[in-house]
Amino acid sequence: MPPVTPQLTPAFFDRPAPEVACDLIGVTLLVDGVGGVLVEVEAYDQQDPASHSFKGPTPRNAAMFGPAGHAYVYKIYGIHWCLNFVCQPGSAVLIRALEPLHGLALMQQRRGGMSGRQLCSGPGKLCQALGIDAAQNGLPLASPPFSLTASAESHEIATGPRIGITKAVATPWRFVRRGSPFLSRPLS
DNA sequence: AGGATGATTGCCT
DNA sequence: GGCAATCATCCTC
Repeated sequence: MPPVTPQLTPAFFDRPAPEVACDLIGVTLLVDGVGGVLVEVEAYDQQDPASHSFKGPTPRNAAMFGPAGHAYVYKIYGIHWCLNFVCQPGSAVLIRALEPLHGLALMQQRRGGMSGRQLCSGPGKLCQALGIDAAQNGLPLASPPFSLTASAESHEIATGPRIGITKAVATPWRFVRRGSPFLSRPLS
């Protein structure tokens, strides 16, 4: 019998980032067993002025030009880590929020005692809760510590403008699970 | 070599 | 709602 929740393969990610982003909603992400169901992601590609890859490869964004299905992790504002899944060359999906389901106690501890929707409702919070930092940059998503499994359940997906950018602000490449209380912000 | 900036968060008013 | 924190990265001189 095939597994009910198949592990995502590199081929899943070797597609345009917006397609991958849409299909990632509802996927379960675990890092060393800690995580939950993705409810908010954003797509970025090389033709996109808001993307780190827009001006071509640099030391920081090197992973975005590496193989699909690997992690791109960077630090923002000198404080917070952000996790991306690399798709076709120069493109990636930013993981912005998930519904915490596994390893709640450890997430709460890492998040300074916060709980519930405060655990993973934003890219920086999510990385803190899941223990993501530079050590995961460039690692393949198909092997430990990562686990990515598709869900059999369907749900309604909504799109809107991306958060926190100053260029290409109208591009509707934010994908969320409609009605989820675990989003970083309501859909505007 | 120097300066502006950022795919954020949390605290303060 | 407004803004400081905090520093690696990248662009410009």
